[in-house]
Amino acid sequence: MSTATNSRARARETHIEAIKGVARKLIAEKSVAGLSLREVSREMGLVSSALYRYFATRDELLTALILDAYNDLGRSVERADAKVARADAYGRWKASARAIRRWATKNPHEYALIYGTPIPGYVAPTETIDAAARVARVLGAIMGESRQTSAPSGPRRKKSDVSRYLEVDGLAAIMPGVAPEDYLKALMAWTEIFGFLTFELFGQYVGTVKNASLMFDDVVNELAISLKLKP
Amino acid sequence: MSTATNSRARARETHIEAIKGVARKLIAEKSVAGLSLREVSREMGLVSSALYRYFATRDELLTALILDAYNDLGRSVERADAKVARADAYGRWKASARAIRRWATKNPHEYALIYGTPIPGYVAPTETIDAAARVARVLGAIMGESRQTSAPSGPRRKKSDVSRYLEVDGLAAIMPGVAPEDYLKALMAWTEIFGFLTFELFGQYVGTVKNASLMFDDVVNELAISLKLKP
DNA sequence: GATTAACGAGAGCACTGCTCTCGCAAACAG
DNA sequence: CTGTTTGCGAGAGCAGTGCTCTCGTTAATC
Repeated sequence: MSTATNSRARARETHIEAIKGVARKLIAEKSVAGLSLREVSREMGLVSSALYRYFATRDELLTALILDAYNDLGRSVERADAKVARADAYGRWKASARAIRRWATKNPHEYALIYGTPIPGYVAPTETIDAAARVARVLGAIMGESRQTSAPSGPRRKKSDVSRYLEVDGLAAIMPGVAPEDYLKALMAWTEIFGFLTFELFGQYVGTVKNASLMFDDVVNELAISLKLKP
Repeated sequence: MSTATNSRARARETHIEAIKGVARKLIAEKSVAGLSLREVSREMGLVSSALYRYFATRDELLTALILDAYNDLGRSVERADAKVARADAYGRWKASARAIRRWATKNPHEYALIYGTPIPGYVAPTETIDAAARVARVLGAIMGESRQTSAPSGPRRKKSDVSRYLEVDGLAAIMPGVAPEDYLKALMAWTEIFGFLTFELFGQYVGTVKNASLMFDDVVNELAISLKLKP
């Protein structure tokens, strides 16, 4: 009984995956603006209305692609991090950051999909937020598990209370083991990495940076120092 | 003779300005994807084909809007910087950074236009690059003119040669007075500011940051320390 | 074997960017 | 003042879009 049902459901799943695959191909070729449901249907030998059995709207297709992109990126980073000895915080940091950049440069259009201008109805369903947190969680874990012998960082200037502007509960879940007074630097590092990639991929570095790959390594290194991840 | 010609040219200029104004309004209401030449023409009591006398294509209109946005932002930052005593590098830094954020939060759609996903034919004509450099020039001037008593920063670890990956000539023009070994930190600060705004405006901070304005001030402060701009 | 549900096809609606032709009127040259 | 050029708006039209609705067909369920 369930086998029959499964054959149906599985066929549907296959079709959905095929549609997303064609959509990804078209986006890679003609950017997100060039994605048209009619062209997807044409490419699949279907009539356009048939696609609406699977995606009620164009934005729904895009949302599915966004979710996939987040998870694909997250998976890549998790794997890169897993390959390095757990105690080697600096190595994990470098590997993860590089994995992010590698994914981004290999999939620039998917990167734009998730880190570029949001689509009009920019409702971020919790599903999306979770997927987006995957990368952040990896970076958070690295920082949290690094037994930073950081004595209370000496006579630093008065730390402003980050709970004024941060969701400390949410952050504690993403990067357990990190002291709240380090949240700001952590978020800044996260922002720097993706700000870099956004600038690189969106052409903002034209005229100032001639080898983004080399620069990225130095940036990642500086961030590691700032985060006290360097051995 | 020229007066007559000017009346023509001036009328044309006025029309172009009116078109851009309506386009800006529509973008603010329905985001860039919702901008349609036909709606602009409708709003102006014209027929759609008439608009093509002024902008040969939709992208051309968008390019004009992008240029305006860059210059508007640049002007805002230049003014904010000019209001602070030249010798007060830290004050100038804070004022300029805040001006950037104020402009961005007041004009989120224009911000997305210039710092979001590039439009398909993402040819960045030199005109655009120049306008884009206006903001960078202000920040560069602040750093360059700050007589940082920075002794060779002591026994720092070996500086990698930034000329491997940076366009040192272009950078020297943007931030004269800044030592090449400080270029990296300068670019990182620039990236951090816009990465922050991109994350804030594009919803990436949802769930982690609850008051971006407060956080921004702290970020700007940290950057000032890193850039040795703090008195 | 009868019923229900999923599906693809096809026509159609309202909309888009863009092209082309046609008259009108302002600017110019003699 | 006359004739010509040039810029302009109107209108029709083309190809394309997202999306809706109806209608047979086919596959799963009872």
